Amino acid sequence: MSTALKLATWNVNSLTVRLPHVLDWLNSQRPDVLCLQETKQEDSKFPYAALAEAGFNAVHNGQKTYNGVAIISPHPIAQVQFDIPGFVDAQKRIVAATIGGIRVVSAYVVNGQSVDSDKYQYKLQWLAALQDWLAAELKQHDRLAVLGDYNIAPDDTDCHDPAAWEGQVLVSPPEREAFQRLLDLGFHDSFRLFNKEAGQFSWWDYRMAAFRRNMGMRIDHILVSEALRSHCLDCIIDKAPRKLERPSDHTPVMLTLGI
DNA sequence: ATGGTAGACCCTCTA
Repeated sequence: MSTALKLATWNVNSLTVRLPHVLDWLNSQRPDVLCLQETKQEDSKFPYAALAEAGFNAVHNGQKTYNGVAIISPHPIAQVQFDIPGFVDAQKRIVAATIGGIRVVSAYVVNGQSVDSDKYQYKLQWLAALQDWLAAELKQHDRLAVLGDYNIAPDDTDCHDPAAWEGQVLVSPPEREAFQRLLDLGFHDSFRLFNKEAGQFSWWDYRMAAFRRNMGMRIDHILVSEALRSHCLDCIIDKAPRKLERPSDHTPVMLTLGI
């Protein structure tokens, strides 16, 4: 007897604007977990009622204008954690919870802007704090999934033009090394368990008709702990929401587990 | 030609 569990992540670039897309997607896909990033709203503006009407519980770690993360589920949401413990951070980028025996993290990694900016240094420091915290989480939670916008394309196959992007933010060696250190904790990049092809992207810039030309990056990831690896049945990028009117620049990534 | 779009929101910042 096994149950399929669907865990997804989506950077919505303003939940205020994207709520109709999110509700449509929840109703059509019926995921067990949806992690959101860039809600860009304070908790008082979060659409708890609209989600409840659709049959979903939610926890939100929000702020005005920037950042903001949420976890949405039809199941009970327990052991909620906001932010990285012990890491002083004014920006709301982490919410974690336990759902159906799985520890779930919704993460919005710092973008970094450019490799010569202060924001890039903050990104590397933030990733180091994330690594330390996830190492501790792994000790407490065998079944751990970390879903979110990592703002890192782990490999050249995850970038539409590696030569043009060489050394730049999202693909620079220090960022990729930080991502590898997360994997070295014992995580697996679930999408790559199933699909090794180049050109599979989760984000396309709004500019230069990038989506139509598939000029994108695979920067949204679902990392799973070793205990979940053998339960992974499928991981897909759902490009449909990116084709809608007024889309987010990111599209959902969804993992199916057989538990 | 160093561009372009989108969101929040007051004008410029972030992505």
